[in-house]
Amino acid sequence: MSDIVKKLEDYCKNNNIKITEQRKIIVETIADSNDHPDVEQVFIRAKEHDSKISIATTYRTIKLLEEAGIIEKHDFGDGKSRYELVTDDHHDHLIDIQTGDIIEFYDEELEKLKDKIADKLGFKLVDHRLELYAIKSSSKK
Amino acid sequence: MSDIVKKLEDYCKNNNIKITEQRKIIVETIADSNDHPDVEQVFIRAKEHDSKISIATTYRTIKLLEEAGIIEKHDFGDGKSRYELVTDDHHDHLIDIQTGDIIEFYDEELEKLKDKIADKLGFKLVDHRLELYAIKSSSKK
DNA sequence: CTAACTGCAAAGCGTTTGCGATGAG
DNA sequence: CTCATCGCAAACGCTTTGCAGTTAG
Repeated sequence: MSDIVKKLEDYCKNNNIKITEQRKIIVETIADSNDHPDVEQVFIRAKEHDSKISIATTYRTIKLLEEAGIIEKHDFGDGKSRYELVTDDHHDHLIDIQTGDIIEFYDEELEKLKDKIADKLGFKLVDHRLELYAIKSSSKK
Repeated sequence: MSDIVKKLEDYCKNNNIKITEQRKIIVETIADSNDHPDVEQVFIRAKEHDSKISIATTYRTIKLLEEAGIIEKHDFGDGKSRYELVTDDHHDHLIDIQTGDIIEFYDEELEKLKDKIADKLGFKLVDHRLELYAIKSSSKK
């Protein structure tokens, strides 16, 4: 069984939540996506494995997975929430505004700086969000 | 007349758009807000000056002001768009997740770093968004 | 068994839009 | 005058929810 499903099962056992077929399919669907799908995309992909899954269950399961810390939500400004698996390697996103492509990146210096800034303001950083909207350097203006 | 209204009038003249009483009231309302109001808050505050302004006009005017580059939109994750005047001094936002307070800050090092990161990835930075979600350092966990 | 979960359809909520009336230029 | 804009109410798109039937534990 995949690691992700195991993670879900652990969470369910610890929280008196039932582990259902639909839930397994939905986590796996997200785990198998290497883009940043929105709810409808997850729904469509999940239906390939179980055609009778409903959009309501997809929404409910995604909310649950978010609370479980298994997936995280992003909002890239197109009006819908997008999701991806939480992994150990934190990264931020660069959005190519011409193609919509999303490039993940990690910058050590940036991570340190964010903490430093929060600290300077008298806060302790809990979470953050950085998105760079950009165009390819080679692109003609 | 306020600078902001003048800015709006310039934009209108250059774009064959009419400058109406409602539009003036709405820019001024936003200019007078030193928080980051959502559309409904702008609407309510605008109504104090003209009780018959409609929410539709508020939405339409806010969209126009955004296109004019007079105001900018933010999304702090509470499901509604928030707005503030565009000023020369760029800043990012730190959100106190306990109180909802929004602190504006500017960090030179960060600005440089963002450009550098985009450049390293082969992109030219067009826009960006950084939000820090944090709690007061003195707060007990 | 029985509380949690599902699918369905209806409702919720922020936002947009079609319309006939109004008003700026 | 004429076209842009207004207020109203209906529609929209994403998301949530009440309900009656189903299922995991």
